[in-house]
Amino acid sequence: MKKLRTVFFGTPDFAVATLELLAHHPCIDLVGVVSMPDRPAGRGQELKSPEVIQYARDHKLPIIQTININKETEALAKWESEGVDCMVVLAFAQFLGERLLKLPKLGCFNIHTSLLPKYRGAAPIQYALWNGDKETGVSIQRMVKKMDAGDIVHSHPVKIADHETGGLLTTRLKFQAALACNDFLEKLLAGKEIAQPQDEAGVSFAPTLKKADGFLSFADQTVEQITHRLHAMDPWPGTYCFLAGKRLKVLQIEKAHNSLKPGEMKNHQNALTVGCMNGSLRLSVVQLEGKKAGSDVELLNGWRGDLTLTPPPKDEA
RNA sequence: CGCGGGAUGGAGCAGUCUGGUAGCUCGUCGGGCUCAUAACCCGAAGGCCGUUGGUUCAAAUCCAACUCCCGCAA
Repeated sequence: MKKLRTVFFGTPDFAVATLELLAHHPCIDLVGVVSMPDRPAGRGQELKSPEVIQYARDHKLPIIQTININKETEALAKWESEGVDCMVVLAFAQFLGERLLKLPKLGCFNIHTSLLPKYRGAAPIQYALWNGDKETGVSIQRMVKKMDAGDIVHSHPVKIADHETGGLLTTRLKFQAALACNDFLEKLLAGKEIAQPQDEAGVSFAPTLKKADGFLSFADQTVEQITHRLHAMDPWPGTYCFLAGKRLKVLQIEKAHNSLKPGEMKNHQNALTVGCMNGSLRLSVVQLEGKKAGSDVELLNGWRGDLTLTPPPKDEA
């Protein structure tokens, strides 16, 4: 059987499982792996390659790193002259222009981790958790110019567990994405894929999360809203509030039963409790800036001042 | 050299500016009170104050270098 000449676009660790599947697929010939440039990362700001590039390098796959693939005219021309059958895009963080979209014979396919048309955009996994959804999934769509708006060619639902965090769901979907890709490839290779237009009425968006999305405003949120947000933002961007002007990461919470005014914080029987709109929560595992994470008991053992929640500093909107 | 916080009995912290007996809240162990207790009372054990060097009669504290941990940022 003739192999499909395929180009893969992706950047973070999330895309590696699917890349690995493609790299080992007997009917796929990877003729290119495209990713973002190396960037400074972590304390010390050392340059770090995207995980996709690390994998591609280790497996001697042809690599292109660029800030904008649409301007890599040399590569585009090469693909045009040599021929490309399909393109697979997953967590790439760039748009594909007209020239690229029209390039491959079979089309450009984007693997998206929501049940489209819900949650178009960069952070569908987190939004599903944030909204307390019971189900999400993997969709594969035939790419068009408009973001995540193409016809759906494969859909793969995934149940969300009760206390699932962003980290766990991301890991699960990373593998589900690879499996879905495999299932779709079978359909594509057999020429049996069916394209289903998206229902415009059901469209919603999941824009890139900002650090500030992790700020917990207890005073005007319900216990459920805070809980969902905590799960969604774990482990990134993480949830936090400010205790007497110092950043306090909130890592785990549980329901509390003392009555507090919304936004009020109190040491209740050696537990750090805070009032929300419709009840109270215990911040059971927290981390003060510059300190290690620990239980609220540990924080309270050493805490000298008042327990006062403060608004974010000015430079943080 | 991106910005910043930190290292003190098992845990979380104070003490460092203004060198001079190692302190707080817990935990652990023993005893007491109690129908009982994660509650309360009494008592005890447990620290070469991150490392190395310097200053000094004297360093947790001042100076220098180093190691490790963490927050921001990306």
